[in-house]
Amino acid sequence: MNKSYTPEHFEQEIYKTWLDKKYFAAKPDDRKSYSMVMPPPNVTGKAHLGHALDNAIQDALIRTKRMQGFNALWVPGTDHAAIATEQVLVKDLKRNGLSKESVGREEFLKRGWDWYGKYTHVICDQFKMLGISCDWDRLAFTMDENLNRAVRHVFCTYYNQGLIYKGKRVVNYCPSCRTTISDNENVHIDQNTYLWYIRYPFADGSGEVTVATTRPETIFGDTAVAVNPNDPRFKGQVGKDLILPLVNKKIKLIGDDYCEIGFGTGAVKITPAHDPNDYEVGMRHNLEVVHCIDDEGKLTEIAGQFAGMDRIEARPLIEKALEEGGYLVKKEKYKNQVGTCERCGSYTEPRISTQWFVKMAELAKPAVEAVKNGTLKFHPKRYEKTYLNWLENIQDWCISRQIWLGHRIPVFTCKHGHEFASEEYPTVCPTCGCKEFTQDNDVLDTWFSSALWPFSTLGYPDNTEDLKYYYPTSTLVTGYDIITFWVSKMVFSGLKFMNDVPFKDVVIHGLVRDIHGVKMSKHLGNGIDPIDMIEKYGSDALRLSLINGMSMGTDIKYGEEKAKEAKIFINKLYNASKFVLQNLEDMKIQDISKMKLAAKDKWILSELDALIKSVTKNIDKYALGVATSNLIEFTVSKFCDWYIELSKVDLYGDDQEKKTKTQNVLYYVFDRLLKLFHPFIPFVTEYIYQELPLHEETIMRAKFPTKVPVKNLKNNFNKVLEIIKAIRNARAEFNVPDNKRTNLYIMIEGQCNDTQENLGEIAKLGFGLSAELITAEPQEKCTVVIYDNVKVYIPMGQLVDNEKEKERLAKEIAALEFEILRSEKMLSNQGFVAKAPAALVEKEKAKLENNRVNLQRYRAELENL
RNA sequence: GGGAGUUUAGCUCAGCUGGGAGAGCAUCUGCCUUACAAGCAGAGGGUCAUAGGUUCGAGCCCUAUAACUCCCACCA
Repeated sequence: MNKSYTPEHFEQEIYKTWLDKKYFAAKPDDRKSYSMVMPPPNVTGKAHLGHALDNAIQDALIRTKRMQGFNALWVPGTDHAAIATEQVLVKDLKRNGLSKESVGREEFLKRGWDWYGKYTHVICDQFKMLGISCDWDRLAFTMDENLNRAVRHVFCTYYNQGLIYKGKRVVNYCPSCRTTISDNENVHIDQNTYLWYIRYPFADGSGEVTVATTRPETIFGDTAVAVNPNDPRFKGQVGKDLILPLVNKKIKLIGDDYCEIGFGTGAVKITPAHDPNDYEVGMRHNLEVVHCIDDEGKLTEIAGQFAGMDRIEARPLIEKALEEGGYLVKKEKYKNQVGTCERCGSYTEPRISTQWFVKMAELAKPAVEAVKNGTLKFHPKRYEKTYLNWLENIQDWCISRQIWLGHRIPVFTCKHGHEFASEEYPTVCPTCGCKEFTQDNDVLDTWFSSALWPFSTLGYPDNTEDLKYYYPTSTLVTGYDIITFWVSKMVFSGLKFMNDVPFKDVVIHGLVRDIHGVKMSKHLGNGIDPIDMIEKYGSDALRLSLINGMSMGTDIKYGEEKAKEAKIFINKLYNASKFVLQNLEDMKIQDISKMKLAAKDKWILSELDALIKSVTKNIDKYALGVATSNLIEFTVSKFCDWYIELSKVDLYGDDQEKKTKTQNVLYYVFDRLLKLFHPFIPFVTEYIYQELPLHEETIMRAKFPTKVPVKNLKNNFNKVLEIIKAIRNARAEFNVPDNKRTNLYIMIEGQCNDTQENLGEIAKLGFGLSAELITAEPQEKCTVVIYDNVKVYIPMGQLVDNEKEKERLAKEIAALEFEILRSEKMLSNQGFVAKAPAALVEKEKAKLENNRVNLQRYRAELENL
């Protein structure tokens, strides 16, 4: 083994072995199954810390379950991320003076596939560096032929059941991406803008109406002005014609409840083509729909002199024109929110267009029910609210996108105008039998295919063995940011097509932010590349740093420092392994349950037993951050600080029997510790495991520890540790340097077996040259520590002077007196004695009694001086 | 506008069914002790955001307030 921890020397090699040996592969058998599907990253993307966290969690779960004997399957895969990829491809074409249209749909798709082929291994290779144990042979892609079949099958089912319809709707449109985007992708941001007050004169010259607007550039699309029909200010005026400024055409003043009487001027300009509310109003009043903004966000012909200008850029010029025409009453500062495109950040435009929709009302119901009746559980539970709130207020799902990459909508129209959906390219029209068709030009929202992920990756629409065995999957791990996008869609899809929830537990983790809590982004340059972290600190360190201390569902503030700290800890574990291995070389393996164990052995074994319990429990409830904290705490504060040091007494002594016993306990504890740690830091645990005197082919397939098979582990060894700590404390108070060792004289009132049997240990850990039992006070000048019935005299020559010792004893006495007072106060509280649990009251009484005795001991000691 | 979360040591965060406030980093002191100086031993450091309430007892439960964060939402 290398002298110090150098993960770069073994991590990738171990991963290769795991892959070669097919340890990650799973297929149905007669064991219980535990399955997960990986949230698919964008196929052309790069791994970021969020992926690292997501995968570290999933890997910890799947590795635990595998070791616990489940048939554990974890399906990896990637998503085609159509819009993002299409943008990149278009940009690429543009650089070469080409466009989508100029190369044609077929050629463009071919380029898409080339692109996917070129990049798909990048993200997978990066995920492999994380050490994750998913079944790579099953690597899925949302555009795989089988997944395409699933998509078409699902689409046609919806279509034939009347759950998919084509409709006119106001949708969000990104003029820069040139496509419709979903409500979820439309990000509202605060904006400092103005409210423009514009005067619309009556056509008959009988005055005017003033409207307030945040979008003066849409004036060209106005086809009415609305007021509330009950607004007294406009009594008798509804129905009259107004002159539309700049355009100089007549529009009507209409009455509609949409206008609130108290708000603004009471009058609203109505632009049905460019505002969802106005569209509704327009429908009610049969208004003309006039488009004044085109696909690229430019003003149309109707804008006259402004035609061809970007709508945002034209705004100040329009303001000027209004002012010059005498139409502008005033403008005042105003704060509102506008929609922006999640991908490119440009302002989105509401737009009337023909789109495909999935009717959600019926589909959502069982998905709501599944959570309400507990079939599907969120961890932490509070995210159920996000999920339910969304599903209970659901709108129909707009599934069409005006791009080329992705799943083309399988709807065909024959030359006689018959429309139908078909899973395969049709040969004859089912209605008229003709053989000429056109296919719908739009493609499906990417979430349409990922909604099917938990069953499409297992072979759907075929009824495969995998589906029967692994569906529903056990756990889904993902971030809270895609609960509505993705989780909810998988649930209603699973319920609809598989008749069962797609997973039983949804584990929601937070987002990884930078150390100041700011979202990591390319733009801000505050991102941390997980691959950099792996190269500098190792994959195990990265994973541990993400999971340790994490509380599920809460954001993580991450700095490089965390990876460094994790590496330092792993180095500690590594060094502990060196110690263990060095001392096991001549070990005779024995069964610890048949040995006569020393007090210290029982102590560490009972600590281990408690650790196994808490780690198992916390993994089961997805509190992985607590599990790792427990593991680290045990390793450092129990195993290394105490047991290793204690073991040296026997390992370096000449009692062969004691030595063998210690070796076996050391081995046993360390072996179980490695196994408990393996799900979190798989590489280093495998590496060390292979060096242990007894080991299986891989730690991955070793049995996850359950219970320490030794009876009567509870003992009082803690008292010895407390005595040692008291000795160390006393020495520190007299500023005795650690390298100055002294004899230790121990006087016991009555009996204390643990102390008597561990004199060597007390000496070794208490900086003693020796520890010996005495019955009379020593002649040398000593400081004395008292722990219950055990007194330890520490001779320190001139370092001890009477005054200082008195001072120290007085301090101890004061502390005890304070404690006694506290207990007395508590016990004299009738409410406490009457209502608190009896055990607690008893404990307090015992404590009081004990402290009183100790107080007497200290007082006597002080008298003595 | 609706909803959720957070607020605990200088920093990053734990804190189980209410029963004497914890860790890591940082700081201070001493030590290169044969696994580890990426270390060991010891120490200091907190009005658990604020104000009320419930309780024998509150970091934890309830109510209000404040600050920050996030999600959802069509108010010109």
